[in-house]
Amino acid sequence: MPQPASPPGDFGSLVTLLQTRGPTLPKRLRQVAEHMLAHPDDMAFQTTAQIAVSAGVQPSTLVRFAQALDYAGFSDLQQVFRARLRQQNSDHRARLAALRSGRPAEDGMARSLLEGFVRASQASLEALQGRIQPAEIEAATNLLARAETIFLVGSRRMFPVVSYLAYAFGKLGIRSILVDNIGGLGGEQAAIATTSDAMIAVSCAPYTPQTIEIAAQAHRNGVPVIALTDGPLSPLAMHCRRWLEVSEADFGEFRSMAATFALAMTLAVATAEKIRADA
Amino acid sequence: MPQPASPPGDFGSLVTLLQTRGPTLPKRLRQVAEHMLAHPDDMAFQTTAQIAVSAGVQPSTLVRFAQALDYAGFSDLQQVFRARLRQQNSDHRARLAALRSGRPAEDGMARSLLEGFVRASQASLEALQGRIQPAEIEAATNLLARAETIFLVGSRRMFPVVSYLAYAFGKLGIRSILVDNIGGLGGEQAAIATTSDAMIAVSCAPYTPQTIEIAAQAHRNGVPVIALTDGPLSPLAMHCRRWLEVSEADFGEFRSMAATFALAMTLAVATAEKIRADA
DNA sequence: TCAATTATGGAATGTTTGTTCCATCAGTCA
DNA sequence: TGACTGATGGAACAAACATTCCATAATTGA
Repeated sequence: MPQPASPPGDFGSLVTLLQTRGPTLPKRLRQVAEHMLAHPDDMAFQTTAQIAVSAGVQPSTLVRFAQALDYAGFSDLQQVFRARLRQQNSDHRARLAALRSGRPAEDGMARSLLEGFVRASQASLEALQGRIQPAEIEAATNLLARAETIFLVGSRRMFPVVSYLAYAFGKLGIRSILVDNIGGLGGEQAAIATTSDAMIAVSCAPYTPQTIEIAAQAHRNGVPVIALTDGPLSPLAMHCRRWLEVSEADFGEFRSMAATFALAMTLAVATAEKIRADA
Repeated sequence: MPQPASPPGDFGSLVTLLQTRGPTLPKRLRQVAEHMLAHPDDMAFQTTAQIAVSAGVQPSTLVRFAQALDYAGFSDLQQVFRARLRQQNSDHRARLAALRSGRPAEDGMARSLLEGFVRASQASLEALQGRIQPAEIEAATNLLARAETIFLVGSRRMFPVVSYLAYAFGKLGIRSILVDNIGGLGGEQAAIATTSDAMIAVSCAPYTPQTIEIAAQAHRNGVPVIALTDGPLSPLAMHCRRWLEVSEADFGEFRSMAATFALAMTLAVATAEKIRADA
């Protein structure tokens, strides 16, 4: 025996070890490493024979793999995955208990922040599903499907939404222009829109004046403007062809974006489907 | 053999069964039942011999117990406990997978699309909450809180995330630079980062080569790089100081962004809180 | 291109594991 | 109290298991 050696005892260090040693490993062992990381649950319960089949290797390879990592054998390696599952289970249970008792989880700011944002997102998604009428989406989609080019307008916190829309439309093969206001040229970028185009404008309170202005200008010029905004009294809702309501839940001073993104993606894909159906 | 019999397949029904039949059971079998309910995790992993010792009975008693409950043997009973452990885990995984295969129906397209995106988002959020360890977030936050300037790197579908982070950091009074690759100058924008700065890099498969390259370069230069990516074998996870896992559900050809946004917002606010606490 | 080294597949092996069997024990009804 | 029914402990068993071994294939270095 050359060394007592110190194989990782917890899942985290095992992952780290695999990251560093992975690339240097022989083909089959690398295959095992990838399977392990992709299906950590199976590693905890299944036998060498079962895992070997789903990883596409021989059982003996699993043992060799464990030994290459300085474990005595496969069983020792498996303990790491079992420990991980145990811990996750107790974490999960503790979180549920904390939720049930109403108090916002003692351990650490990170946990309660994450919980807050997750809950805000979930609340927003539920509200969206309950509030939006599919017919409204269909109507907006009709306008978009007819457009030669779709202009995307949104600033500040809403810029991510329109930049994602630009990505999605691009991938769907729909011509779009992201009005990113670079060099302060937002107005000029949008001014080339005509009545045979369309515009998606996104803004919620506190409204960005320039977004409102660009949308209103396009609307006056007869461009079909679809607004994603937070209520009928929004200045954006007043200067557009059609508007869709997204009400996001706040957490702290930040607003969830989940519902707006879900709606935006729906619009994009629905438009693509409609164009395909019309053709 | 009197009956084919139907032993409980899930943990819940097993508990119910034990509650009703428990009092009528012989002494040793009752002893087993109590031990089982008190140490369900052990039941999933340990062998008959080990469990027998800690329950103070013979291994054969465990088999008898299982058979008294209409299981074929101890192994069948053990499956129930194993299923319980992997459930809250693969629960999420299964839901993510189920969504992946679901093609939007033709009729009422808008509704089913919206529903699909909403469900993908919700599944992603749940998976995030179940998987992420708050300690990992804290560790990442520590690096960020120390930074003079935080560089934000992400392209294509991930650009919305970093652009939102730029907005959030700005609002929180934390100095950040959005590496937007304008004019193809991404590398130069990021090259000015030093060891007293930090970087957040976001990329999931299919990875954007430039994002990987920028993050790896910064990492080589000693800049603390926090990666938001989709697995330990991601090229981004291999070239960073710390990485956080976000697994988003797909719907159609588009991926939810909900979990990534929730995590990004958590990072931003947690960093701000930490900075405020240190001051 | 050839030898040396390492990796791999598959059968053989020794151990561990769940299970069964049977003698003994405790409790129950006459 | 004494036969009977069911429960219990512990050893014996057979199946499943991780592991090892060896012949063969692939890879590496000269």
